[in-house]
Amino acid sequence: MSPRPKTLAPDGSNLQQAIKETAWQQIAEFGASALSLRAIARTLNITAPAIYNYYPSRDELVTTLINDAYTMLGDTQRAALELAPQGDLSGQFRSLGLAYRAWAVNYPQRYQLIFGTPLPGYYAPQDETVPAAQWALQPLISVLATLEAAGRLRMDRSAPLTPELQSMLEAWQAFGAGAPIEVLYHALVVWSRVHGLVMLEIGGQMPSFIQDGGELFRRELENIQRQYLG
Amino acid sequence: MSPRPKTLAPDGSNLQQAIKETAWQQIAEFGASALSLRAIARTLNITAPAIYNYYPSRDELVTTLINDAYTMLGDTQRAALELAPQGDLSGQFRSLGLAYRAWAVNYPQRYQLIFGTPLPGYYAPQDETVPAAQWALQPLISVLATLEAAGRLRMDRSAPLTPELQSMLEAWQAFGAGAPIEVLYHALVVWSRVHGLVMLEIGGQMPSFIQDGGELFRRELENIQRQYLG
DNA sequence: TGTACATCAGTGAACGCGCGTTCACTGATGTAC
DNA sequence: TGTACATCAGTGAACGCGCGTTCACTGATGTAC
Repeated sequence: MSPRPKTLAPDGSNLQQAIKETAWQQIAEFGASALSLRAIARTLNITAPAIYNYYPSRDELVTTLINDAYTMLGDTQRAALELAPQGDLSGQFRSLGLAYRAWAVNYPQRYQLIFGTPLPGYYAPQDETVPAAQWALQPLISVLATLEAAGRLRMDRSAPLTPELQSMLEAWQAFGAGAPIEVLYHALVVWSRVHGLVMLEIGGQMPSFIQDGGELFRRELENIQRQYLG
Repeated sequence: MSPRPKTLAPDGSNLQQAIKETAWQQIAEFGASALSLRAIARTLNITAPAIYNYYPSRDELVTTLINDAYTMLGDTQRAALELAPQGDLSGQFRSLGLAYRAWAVNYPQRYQLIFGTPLPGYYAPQDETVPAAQWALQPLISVLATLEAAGRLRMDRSAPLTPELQSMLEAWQAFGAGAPIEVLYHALVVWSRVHGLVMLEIGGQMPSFIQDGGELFRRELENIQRQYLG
């Protein structure tokens, strides 16, 4: 009908990038499950089949997005580490926690894409997402390992590891995580505490009176430090 | 084409109940986002419009399911409380935690329906789901309140509540929760720790080497008790 | 005991929708001579 | 400098699909007389 517009992509040249940006935009606005190739095409003023020049299918696009999200989260964690003073391990730990929540709160839909209910009809290829997830968790493991090496990781307040737990952690350790199993254990536990708070906050599942999830989070982060850091 | 079957509903009489059961069945099998009136009708050997005799729309059915899930979780919590010896507060606390995880692991899709990413295109009516959520959390608050009254809730290990947190908790308290704000705070924190572990486990987001989430959970539950229960 | 009638749960056809994906095509661009 | 040609990103029509919802209907059931 109307003549073809001169520049289709926002940046005028890189449609592949533009598709991804538009996808994120739609995820941010309507949630990951509303993601659709046709909607992306509509926004970009192209036709849906054009997307197939850049992504072989919807699922491939989703996989790319998931990997990117993990990578962004991991990058944010690394950046947070470098932001804290070099030798200040407590500060680094705290910085990691704050950055983790900040990313989740700023990009709740991306966080949900990674950690929320899997997308209907989409099955993540394990071999791609597992290393990406590891990438996001690695900075925490690293800081805890340094703390442990400095004798500042307190394990005396916790119940002893059962043999079953030990062997599971050893398998993880052997496969590439490297750090002592007590460190891996604490990484898992700290992560799950942070994850629990973040999930309830961005999911809107806290009692409605808790208007500022950050307040709650910062206090708990403080308590986590008190508990595990000597 | 073929003649109409004699009995349509499994139980032969209560189609309303059968619709709900089939809905749960489909949620269990394909996840909540795959829920569809037409699929339910197909399974029940009825036509889709027949469902409208019992539920005015898909969203109303979903709301019913969500409320039921909260109720079931709450009922399970209450049952767990009564299962533990009368005066054994630690035992009651532990029983609550174990029952919470057990329900989530047995009905992961129901747990996701309540606490996971909201269904695409569905908006929960706040006035219905909020009391239901409260119902599920109440037993924990109740046990913690009893512990506090007995002087067995340890708060000395935590950082002091900030004024902002205090006023948020007081609002919650005033609105109906009733218990002391320290109790409310601990309920929130304990819940979020349990939620974090459960979410990672049923979401399959733990490192794959942690094959038995129960082991991890039971140890952390033990640690939670050590930390907060005097 | 038998007939006329009201009720109403469930039917079947149809609506408009959006989706992912395929396919033959077109038309602008850049290269080779 | 000008012409013939290959390339290939993007088009537009079409596919089959499943969805929620509407509507006039049917036909079994139970009641009133």
